[in-house]
Amino acid sequence: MKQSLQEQIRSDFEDLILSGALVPGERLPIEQELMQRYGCSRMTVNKALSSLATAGLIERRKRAGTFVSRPRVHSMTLEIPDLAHAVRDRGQRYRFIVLNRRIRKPSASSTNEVDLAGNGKILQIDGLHLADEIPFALEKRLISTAAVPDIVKVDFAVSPPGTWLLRHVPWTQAEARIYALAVLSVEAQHLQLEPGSPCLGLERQTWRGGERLTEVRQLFPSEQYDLVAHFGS
Amino acid sequence: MKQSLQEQIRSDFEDLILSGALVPGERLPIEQELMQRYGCSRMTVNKALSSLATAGLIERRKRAGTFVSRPRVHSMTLEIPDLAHAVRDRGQRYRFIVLNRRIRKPSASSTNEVDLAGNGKILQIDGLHLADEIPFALEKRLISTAAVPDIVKVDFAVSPPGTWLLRHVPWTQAEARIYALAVLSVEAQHLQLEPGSPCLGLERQTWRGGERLTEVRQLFPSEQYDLVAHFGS
DNA sequence: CAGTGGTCTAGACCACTGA
DNA sequence: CAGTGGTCTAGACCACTGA
Repeated sequence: MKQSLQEQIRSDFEDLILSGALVPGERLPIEQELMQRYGCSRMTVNKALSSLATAGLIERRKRAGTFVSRPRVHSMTLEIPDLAHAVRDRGQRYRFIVLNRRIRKPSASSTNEVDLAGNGKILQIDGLHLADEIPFALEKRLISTAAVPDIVKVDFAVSPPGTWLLRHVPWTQAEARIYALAVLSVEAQHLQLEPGSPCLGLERQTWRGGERLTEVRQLFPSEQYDLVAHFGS
Repeated sequence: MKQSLQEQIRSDFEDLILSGALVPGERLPIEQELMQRYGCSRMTVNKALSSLATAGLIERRKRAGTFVSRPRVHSMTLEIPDLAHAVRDRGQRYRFIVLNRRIRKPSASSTNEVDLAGNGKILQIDGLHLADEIPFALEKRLISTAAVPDIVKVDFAVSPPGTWLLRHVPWTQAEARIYALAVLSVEAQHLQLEPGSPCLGLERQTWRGGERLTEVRQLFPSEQYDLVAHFGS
């Protein structure tokens, strides 16, 4: 497990910053100084510091120098796995049931749906994700047929919409909202819960370039599914 | 707004991948080929492709070449703001009430608490976050006095524990778990809810180096607070 | 206007690994 | 074992901007 020189330089300064030996606002040595200290070329120093700047630990300003960034936001990485994989990773059998599927015009009263549809229509899929035949998540999804024309030909019994989209349609931008709610009676029935039971709600929208692709709302019965986020290591 | 050559190469391939012109698994030209195509040195090509690899759009394998990645998980950035700031950002008055505060030995039956305490003790703080005097979140926090000795002197009426820690103790690693639950009656009373009401639960642990710093469990009444995650732009 | 980082060149040797 | 990417060198010119 040999570390390259640029990784060495990077991790040296990462350690100094995270340990507090270098405090926010403090200036780092200039590249010339580090070239001498590490006995390497300027390109190597530059790559190391550039990657720290990309990671947000330092800021580089021409003529002024390189500085430790001011305390960063509490931001963590949230991994939202494909549900089919998540279920199979837990050693359970996965199945997706289509409850409702139709292609329709966007509801004119919903600016959200009009935005999503663009010049095309909307494919709406309501479905249920099952783990070992037990309801795992209830999903309502809208897909822009203008942005994803191939979607109308997909057999969702083979590949649920989320899985298919993940594999076939790259997105460049996404937003998610996570909240708790009490299920309504219709939803409760599908999920085999008492009405009013707590559920985790996850709503996501995705874009490719400026174009809306899909939006989805998923309900997970509490105790069935936890989201996990992490930072570091 | 001039674009550097490496940015040009990077964005050319980013566009090809995002538009679907290059599909997952497809091979990209080798660096020699791209040097000729762009009339530049290999280092420039290498930087462009390395940054795409870091971003996860491509994978590079020695001898085999460079390939468009197969997308795996939706990984997004989750921002967990300091609650005092989050409340004030919504234009509401913020207040923190300490419900319980004590320094104690770790419970010997809890390996988790023993791990957290290390050679020291545990400061436990239970408290309530208020927005315009309405309960916003109920918090139970454990802090290692060995890792954060200064914590015992802090007046939490001035600065709630989360805010103080964010400002004074850098962490290098964190894990969070997010779930929905039905509140128990004790908790419901503090939050002015009916027992069994749905709440969003957020549990976090933080480390500095290998050392545990704090762990916290926060309950948010549903409708009171959504977590937001995003990716891109 | 001089110090600093941004970018680039034209080479080089090496590590890895799949044909 | 040969093709590919990983890393590095010792230069260079330039853009930006703060002293």
